[in-house]
Amino acid sequence: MKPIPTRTVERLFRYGQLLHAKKEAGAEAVFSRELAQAVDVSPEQVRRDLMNFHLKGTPQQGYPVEQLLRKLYEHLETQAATKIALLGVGNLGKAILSYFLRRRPNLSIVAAFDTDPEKAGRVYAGSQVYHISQLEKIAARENITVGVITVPAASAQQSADLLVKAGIRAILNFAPTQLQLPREIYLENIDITLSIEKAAYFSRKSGTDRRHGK
Amino acid sequence: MKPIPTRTVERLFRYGQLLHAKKEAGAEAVFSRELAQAVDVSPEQVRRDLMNFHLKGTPQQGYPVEQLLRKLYEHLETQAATKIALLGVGNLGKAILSYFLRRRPNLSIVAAFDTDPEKAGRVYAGSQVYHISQLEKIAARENITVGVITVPAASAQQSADLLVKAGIRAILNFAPTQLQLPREIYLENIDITLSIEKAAYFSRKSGTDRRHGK
DNA sequence: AGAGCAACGTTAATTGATTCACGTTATTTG
DNA sequence: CAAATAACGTGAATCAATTAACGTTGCTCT
Ligand SMILES: NC(=O)c1ccc[n+]([C@@H]2O[C@H](COP(=O)([O-])OP(=O)(O)OC[C@H]3O[C@@H](n4cnc5c(N)ncnc54)[C@H](O)[C@@H]3O)[C@@H](O)[C@H]2O)c1
Ligand SMILES: NC(=O)c1ccc[n+]([C@@H]2O[C@H](COP(=O)([O-])OP(=O)(O)OC[C@H]3O[C@@H](n4cnc5c(N)ncnc54)[C@H](O)[C@@H]3O)[C@@H](O)[C@H]2O)c1
Repeated sequence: MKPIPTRTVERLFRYGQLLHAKKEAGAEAVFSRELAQAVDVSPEQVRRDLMNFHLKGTPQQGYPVEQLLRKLYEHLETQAATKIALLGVGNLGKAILSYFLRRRPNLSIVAAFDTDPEKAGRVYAGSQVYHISQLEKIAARENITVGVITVPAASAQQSADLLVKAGIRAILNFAPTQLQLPREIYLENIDITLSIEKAAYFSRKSGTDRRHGK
Repeated sequence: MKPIPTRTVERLFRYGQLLHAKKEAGAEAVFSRELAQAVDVSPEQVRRDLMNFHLKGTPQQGYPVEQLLRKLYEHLETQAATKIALLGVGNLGKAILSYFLRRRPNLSIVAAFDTDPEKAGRVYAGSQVYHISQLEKIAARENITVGVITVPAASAQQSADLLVKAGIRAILNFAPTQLQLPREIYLENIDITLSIEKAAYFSRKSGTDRRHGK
């Protein structure tokens, strides 16, 4: 199977959201136009995206919800749940921990790490917090593949290096720093301050009807 | 002045981060290559971005830090601080409130709102929390132009409508929903779950050296 | 059963962003 | 002082992503 572009993957996940809702509601089929609206793109874009895995829809009903969902998740998810480690149990880290507590069965934050001896050993929001020195051992034992960085910017690179050494394959970085990583590690940055700055900027530029966001 | 593309604006803000650091360190000049590394793009990209506002650099020194910073912020920021309202003082909302407490002088969250009568009237992380019914009044009084949505997904559209009614110009939305808004309102979505899903996805696809994030 | 049509599937055209390539310029060096 | 050089400025080429166009398909209706 040919690799699917990042932007497309993002949309596929978002189609998934609507499809779940549709399925809950008992709908059998869905039109490209509905999917398009839910993700704020054109129906052509949707059809093009779905081409990536040869899904057939019919003109009258659109795409069969059940089958589409199955095919989508066949590509987007593994059988086994993805195991995630979070580094930095501060304000943001705790918010994320509490949110992911049994929200998505296939995505679970199985361990949190911090340098603060006060936090290590305790349980926050249902997650065991370990001292950072335990990372490599636990990552190997639990087969953790994704790391979330919510430490202060000054420690972010160091945390990233530890994650790489521990064998993780992808990093979600909330610190406002550009991490230097081996090219085979997937990196996604979420810079909340930057996003607010952008919003502030465009709030002043009138009439620009741009739509953005990961 | 011609409008600057969104992607470029984002990079400009990030150049700003390095420039601040350079200035602190007492550097007089900076090369496109340095800026490029800090943002993970090519030097050509940097030079092209800076073309947007006719900044002249010299081959030997590069760009004058002081002047570049000034010109950058002339375009990126207003004189007056941007005033921000946050809706939904939950886990995530509180983390953001505490983070923005006098972090950036030009970006301040001046009021927070919630429906929960327990929260309204109290002060969280240095911010006064009001009942949502006060939004329109306070937004007008304080001249708030940006709204941050950290309410549950089910309430997000309703919150967005209130913000628009209150006259804000840009929204930063953390709820996993596609908001329907008038075209003149700038919208930026941050979907943390989606970002984690993407990271999980690409952690399995080997060798893709993609770099992403708002 | 055939006309109408609404939405799909796909190819082609367009748009936009990034990279390439190269001429220009301000030092530094022999 | 001319040659070398290192980085800038920018037009042209490339590349990726989106949009447009259009033939195809499988119902519905008369
Ligand atoms: N909270 C927000 O809304 C917000 C907004 C924008 C950016 N950020 C970024 O997110 C990151 C975290 O923000 P926060 O508000 O949660 O900060 P915080 O100070 O509340 O939490 C940081 C946590 O990381 C721990 N830590 C420090 N060094 C560590 C290390 N080397 N290894 C492991 N743990 C370590 C600290 O003990 C602390 O618990 C920062 O980089 C910040 O810039 C946060
Ligand atoms: N916390 C995270 O890490 C995280 C991760 C991914 C997505 N999100 C999204 O961010 C949003 C907030 O998440 P959270 O974890 O902070 O939730 P939360 O339940 O902790 O907080 C929600 C807050 O919003 C308030 N609220 C509810 N309806 C409201 C309304 N109509 N107007 C104003 N306030 C209202 C509630 O009283 C509560 O204080 C949700 O949409 C969630 O899906 C959060």
